[in-house]
Amino acid sequence: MAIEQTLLGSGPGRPPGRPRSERAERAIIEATLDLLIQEAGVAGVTIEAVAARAAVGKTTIYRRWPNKEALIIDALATLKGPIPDLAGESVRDDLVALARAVRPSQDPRLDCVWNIFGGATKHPHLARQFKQTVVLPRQEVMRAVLRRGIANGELRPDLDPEVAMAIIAGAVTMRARSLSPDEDLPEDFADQVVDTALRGLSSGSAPSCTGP
Amino acid sequence: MAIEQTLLGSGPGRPPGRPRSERAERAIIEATLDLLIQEAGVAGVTIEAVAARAAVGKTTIYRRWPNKEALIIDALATLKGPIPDLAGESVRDDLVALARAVRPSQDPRLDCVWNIFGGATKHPHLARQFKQTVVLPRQEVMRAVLRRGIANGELRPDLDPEVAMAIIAGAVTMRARSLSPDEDLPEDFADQVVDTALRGLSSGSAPSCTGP
DNA sequence: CTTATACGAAACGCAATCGTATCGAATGGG
DNA sequence: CCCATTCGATACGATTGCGTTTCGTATAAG
Repeated sequence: MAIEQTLLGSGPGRPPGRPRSERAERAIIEATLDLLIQEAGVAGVTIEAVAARAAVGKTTIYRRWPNKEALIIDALATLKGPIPDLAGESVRDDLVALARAVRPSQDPRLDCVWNIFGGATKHPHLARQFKQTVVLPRQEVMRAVLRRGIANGELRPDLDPEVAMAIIAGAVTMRARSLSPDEDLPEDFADQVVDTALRGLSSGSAPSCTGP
Repeated sequence: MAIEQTLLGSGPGRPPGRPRSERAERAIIEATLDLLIQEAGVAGVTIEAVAARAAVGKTTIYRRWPNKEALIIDALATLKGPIPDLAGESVRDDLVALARAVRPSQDPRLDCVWNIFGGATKHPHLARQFKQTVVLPRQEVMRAVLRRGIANGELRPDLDPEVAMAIIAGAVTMRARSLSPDEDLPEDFADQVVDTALRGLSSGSAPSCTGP
């Protein structure tokens, strides 16, 4: 093995013997998330596949986690960040940033939403953990943005933030999976969704702009 | 076995021997869909579980379908209908009807979206079949409604139907799974989504008109 | 009654996966 | 050097699922 051992704690409480490889740990988590997406859900994540992909012995996995579910729970916990810094200039820009964060083509690891939510009835622990670490924090941020917009008059006073969140997050998440595997989401899809949602689908007949 | 044999074709082209049980066929399809939802995806659908739930021998399944994937494809095909009759009175009412159809708490069989879409990379056949029989027809209807609205002035002339569809379908689908298993989608959620999307999130003031 | 097929139940061989155990080598502190 | 622990590799028994086959029974046509 290479000489990339990490020292972790050289402090006093350090246990004797060879320290655990931190590289192995990262590789295992990474491999778990990859498999969770590429294979079809929790059932597709086999310990042996994780070990193979992480170039690690099964022993190394079972020394750290008692079973597959615990491993997946820890792997999901690493998806918590990062939530983008919000400029706070306009509600519109913040919403676009959040919509991009919900599904940036950059971080395909979030695609495991489908498999985690799909297996919610079979694996309630995982679904709860995923909601707690991944979904709720993002919802919290978006809710705050919406509230701010309502407070300062940028958004309708009678707007239901829950409905608005479902619209924005749902549109991006759904559209990304309705495509063929080869096509890709247009770069500015998040912008389009937010702008369309803000303006509304209906023609401005009643209040304002009836078009340029 | 009971005396619920179905005759199918007593006509001339009828092959000799005992005819196949139509009841068994229905039960198998039904059991397959149930498992596809309750268990976590395609991997959770085992032939033996299907046989047990349908009260049928494995032989009876393999006589009809060559393997598991073919069975699931046929099972998904039965999800194609019914698409609700559209009153055609107003675009708004039609959209509400469609939003309800995308996820009526009535037909939880559509919940397998999550498992099929999630397994899209692993089972492209199933994803394609599901899109073909279930997703596309509904999209087609909704697209027609949106086009009509654009044509007759009820909707913005510059509205992108694809974005609008993602907003409505995505909001309903997503929100339904973001809930705890015990809570249920409010009866009028589809109405809220459509009304919010039509009016737009932003307050009716000017800024939206400065866009591109 | 004969023939042909479908039925459910059970057992088969095969492969995959689980979680555990054992091995020799590697890597740390004392 | 010595000891404790981890490393990757490999083998293990147990379980599960696949797809096939066999068996005795049931249900049709002629």
